[in-house]
Amino acid sequence: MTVSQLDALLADKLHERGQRVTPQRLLIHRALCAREQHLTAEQVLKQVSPGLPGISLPTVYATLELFEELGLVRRLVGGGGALLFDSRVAPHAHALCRQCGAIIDVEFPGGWAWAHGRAAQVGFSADHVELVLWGSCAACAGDS
Amino acid sequence: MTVSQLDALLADKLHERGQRVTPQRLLIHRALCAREQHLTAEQVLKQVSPGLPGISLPTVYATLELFEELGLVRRLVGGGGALLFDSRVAPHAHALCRQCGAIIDVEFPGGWAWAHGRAAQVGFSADHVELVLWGSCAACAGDS
DNA sequence: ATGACTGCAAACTCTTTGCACAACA
DNA sequence: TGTTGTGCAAAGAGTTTGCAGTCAT
Repeated sequence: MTVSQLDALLADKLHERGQRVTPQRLLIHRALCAREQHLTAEQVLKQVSPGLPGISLPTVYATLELFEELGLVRRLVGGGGALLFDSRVAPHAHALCRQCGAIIDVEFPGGWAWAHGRAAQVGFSADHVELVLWGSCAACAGDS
Repeated sequence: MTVSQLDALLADKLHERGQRVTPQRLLIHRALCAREQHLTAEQVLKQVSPGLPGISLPTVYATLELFEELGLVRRLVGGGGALLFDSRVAPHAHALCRQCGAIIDVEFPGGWAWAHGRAAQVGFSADHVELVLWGSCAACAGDS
């Protein structure tokens, strides 16, 4: 997807909700989509700072929260309890390496239907499933 | 399991590692096992304070970290990013209600072998699987 | 007796809030 | 022009660290 397509996508979603299109929102959105990666708020700030001097951390948080409502990012809790923002909205699991802190995406082709079903059996209506695998990535397991 | 059995279990584990048996450790252990429940550090503190006046939060954290190493509790990250400590070490999923914050245990009888297998395919060696379901509990879904 | 453990206080990280100025529509 | 959004500063929650005194062994 080109940058202008990304911008248009975001602008549409914002207009739908009567919200404004600002350079901060466009740049943060681009930064998130540039690499499909798990970023902390601080990393997002660093990545957009060159193109937007003076941007502040509270704005990054506010924007990421907005994007979450728009369904553009998913928020997840990383190793140290810090928040991570993931532009991959499609369901997938995360493998966290205890040693190096790496986060690896793991696909589960079947989807989470079975998990939703099991939750429904105990009266719980799940709208989101988060699967985290703790352990050692290939590199760290090799070092041991 | 009786209280003295619990105490003996803990004392054994501590002696094995050359660590000391203190009233703080015994009481915190009892509090965790009394109800198989998910407790914050603060809740643990409140629960043991009557029997152990002057006990401090740092001690609770240190003790819970020790227990995690001993395999007596599992640590998980709750809704607000706060840590929760769970004396149920056996694998099970957690359903978190966004509205009331309730945490409900959900059993997945099949186990996580399939998840470990899938991770292994991408070179990741998982030692622990954490499955969290976000949504609404029965009570909150009814209110809506 | 000796070394580990506890309690106190303070620091630290990450996130959120309040308010005045700026800027999108 | 009227809100909405931003930036700054400060507060807030939760967790961790340093150190001196205490206690289990």
